[in-house]
Amino acid sequence: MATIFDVARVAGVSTKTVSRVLNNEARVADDTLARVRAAVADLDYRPNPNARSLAGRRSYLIGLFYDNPSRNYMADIMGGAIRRCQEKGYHLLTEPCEADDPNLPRLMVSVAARFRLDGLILTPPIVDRQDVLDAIAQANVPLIRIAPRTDPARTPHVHMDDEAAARLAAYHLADLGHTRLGMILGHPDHGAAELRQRGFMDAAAERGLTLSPDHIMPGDFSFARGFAAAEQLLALPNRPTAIFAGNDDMAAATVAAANKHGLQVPRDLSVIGFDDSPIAQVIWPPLTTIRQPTMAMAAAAVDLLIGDSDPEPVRQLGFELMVRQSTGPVGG
Amino acid sequence: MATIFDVARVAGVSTKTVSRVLNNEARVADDTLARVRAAVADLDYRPNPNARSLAGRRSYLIGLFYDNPSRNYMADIMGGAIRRCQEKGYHLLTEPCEADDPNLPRLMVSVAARFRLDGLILTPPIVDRQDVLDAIAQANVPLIRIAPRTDPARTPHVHMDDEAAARLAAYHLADLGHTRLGMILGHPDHGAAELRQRGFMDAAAERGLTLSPDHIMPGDFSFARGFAAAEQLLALPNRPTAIFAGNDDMAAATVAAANKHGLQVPRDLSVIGFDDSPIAQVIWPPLTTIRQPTMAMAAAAVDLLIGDSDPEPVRQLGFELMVRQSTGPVGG
DNA sequence: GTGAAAGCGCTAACAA
DNA sequence: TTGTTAGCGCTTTCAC
Repeated sequence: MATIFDVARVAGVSTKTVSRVLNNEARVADDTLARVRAAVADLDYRPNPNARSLAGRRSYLIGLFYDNPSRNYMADIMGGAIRRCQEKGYHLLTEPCEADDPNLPRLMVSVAARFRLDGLILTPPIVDRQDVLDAIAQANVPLIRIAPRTDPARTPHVHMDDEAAARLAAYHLADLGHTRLGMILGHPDHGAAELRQRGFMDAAAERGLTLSPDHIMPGDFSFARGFAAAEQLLALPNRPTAIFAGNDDMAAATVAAANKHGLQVPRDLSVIGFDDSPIAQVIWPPLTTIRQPTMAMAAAAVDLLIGDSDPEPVRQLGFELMVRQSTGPVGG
Repeated sequence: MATIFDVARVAGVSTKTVSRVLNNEARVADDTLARVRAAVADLDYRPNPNARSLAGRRSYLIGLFYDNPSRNYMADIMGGAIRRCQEKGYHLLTEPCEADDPNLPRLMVSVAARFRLDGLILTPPIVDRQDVLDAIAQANVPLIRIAPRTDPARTPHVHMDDEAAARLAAYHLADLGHTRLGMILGHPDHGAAELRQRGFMDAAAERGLTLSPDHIMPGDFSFARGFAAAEQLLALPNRPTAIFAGNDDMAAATVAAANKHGLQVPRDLSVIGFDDSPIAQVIWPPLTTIRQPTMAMAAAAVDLLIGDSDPEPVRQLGFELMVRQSTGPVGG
């Protein structure tokens, strides 16, 4: 393995100059630059990341702390972050943790200090823990939050407009002629759940549609709760002709419940989900749903941390209505 | 942040002695050991991993190279590996890559050398690339393969007995009284696909059941192919009363196809899958399937790499038949 | 059983 | 614009 000394020797310069080139510092003569670059290519030299972070103040390492709420969500987050890191010459350190561990602030600061992490990315739900935020701020570690629900101004963050997305769901259903709308809510502890409810109901009201209280069922984002809620909804004498579920798992559960009760989707019931998780396309009929840009959010978080992009401290990403076959005109 | 010097000073020993304690080397006097341990605890000292791997020959870092074939599978692999690493004081470096990148051998060796990785874990399909294996062997980097299908004796590895698992599926169906069995095969490039087919057919034959050729459909592990295959199977005049799909995605597709054609599962058709992926439990009825211990396999791979366990170079993990509601006695 | 000193490969501060 | 000299915090010789 070639070292920086080898490169310096071949290029006929000092190691510091090589270092300058490596780190894109200004003030390097063009021909020096070229010679160093050539030597690097020649020797297939790659800096040793350990030496780099030991000597310097950066590590090219980003820490992702999470308390795995949903498998698919985390897979998307990690996938998006890892790929972007790779593109930028960074690496991702993934640290599972316990959302209610009282020791979490100390743990995170300690890991950040020892590895000289260039920054931290947090996802829900720990993204909203005040003691964690305090500790990170005090330790002066750069932090990007993904989808924070409290105190958003406190740190740079990445999010999407859940409320506007839910509005879109309501418009879609209204456009199809549905008037008896039902909804299965998300987990009450999850800020997005409330936003989705508000957006959906407001937009429905705009179109002159009000949801009767017994058409609004509590839920918790799980298939099981969604299934039970859907069964109740479908047993109602004036059952809704269209149901908006707070996420795809519950939407899938609604489709399953409809099947079980001999109702055909979308002829007898339209169902719309939220997330565009993999399940949306591995059931029949495939779900109409809102595509949440989870991978893109993680990638944007990396960008913000690296500071390689525009310096906006807040990034709002777009969503998309994926119209598939679980929704259709009222009455088939 | 405390350094090794601080610990040495507090314990009244040299840094080398602290280092000995940290690395569990033999020949440290009991009271010295105790004093050092006390100092470490006192100062809440944690060795700097960068300094450690720069100076020493280990990094406490394990590399996982993968070409994300299936989201759920990789999430399980990563989850299992990360958790076990964390327990053992290691960290996991996750490196997505391209399975057909001709440069892969060089890339992997380079990353391993620069990070001084303590070892590599490979998953299908790159686990079977000969040039990759050659390069890793030549670079003398410890390697554990997960579910290799070619040349298993070549390296230590972790796997499960796909064939025996598939036999179990056949016995289950036979025990329920089914005689007209169908099967949807996995991807032909995937070694496990063949093993599952062989196990299923052999076990069926044992019970005096032979699958008619038109009841064996090719597939590729995808929902879409599975759906098409199931539709063909169900359109047959003497359609099977039970179908074994090569994985859960295709089993879910089979249930969906049955629904679409007005057949009720399991009354009119029993379906059994393979993997016990999350989808198995978010459809209706939930799938009877073989639980594949993916997380445990990844954890075992870490164990083998760290050498912290029994020194067997091959580890075979158990599977489990998860009987749920997609299978039932023939004729309902 | 323990310690002194010399690096690991790089960047930081300061000089030139 | 470039080079010199110290470290970063640890493990490794090789003595004792």
